[in-house]
Amino acid sequence: MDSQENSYANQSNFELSEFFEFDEWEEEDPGMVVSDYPQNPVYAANDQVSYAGGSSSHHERPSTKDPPSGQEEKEIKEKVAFKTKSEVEILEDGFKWRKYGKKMVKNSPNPRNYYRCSVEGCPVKKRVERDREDPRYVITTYEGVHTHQGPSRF
DNA sequence: CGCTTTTGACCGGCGC
DNA sequence: GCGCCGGTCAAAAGCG
Repeated sequence: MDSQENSYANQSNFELSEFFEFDEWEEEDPGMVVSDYPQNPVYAANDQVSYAGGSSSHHERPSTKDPPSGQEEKEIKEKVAFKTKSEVEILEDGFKWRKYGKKMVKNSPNPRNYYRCSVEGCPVKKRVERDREDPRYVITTYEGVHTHQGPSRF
């Protein structure tokens, strides 16, 4: 009776290249409004892990909709997924994000939040979702790279 | 006042 | 061809 539910891996598209598990983030409480952001691993990862679905590099989009003329210019989108143990999904990474959508995925009893960089010219998108089997864990997926300099890394 | 946030609706793509 | 899912945008409201 289920056509898609049985395939939990149906979304295999989600190639978590770097599946980080930060369970030693200490028991930071929701009220963690510190002004000094610790060396967020995201920074390092965003700098090191640069690639999305390139590992296999053989599946790519089956669309094959190659533009009739001139295509290239295909900026690879970086996809980095992070699993962080946190009660708040709003993991302050130092950038300003603007929520632009909330959707409920069937594979998860929890809704998925879509964030986008408030800075114009920043094609960076952030996807935040709670773990389906570990609600105390938050999966943050970053897509793209910040083109504008750090927010106020100071 | 500006900006952010929230919900709904809409669209595209893929699958069968 | 239709259905399903995911994803995005739009408008409006609220808040600082």
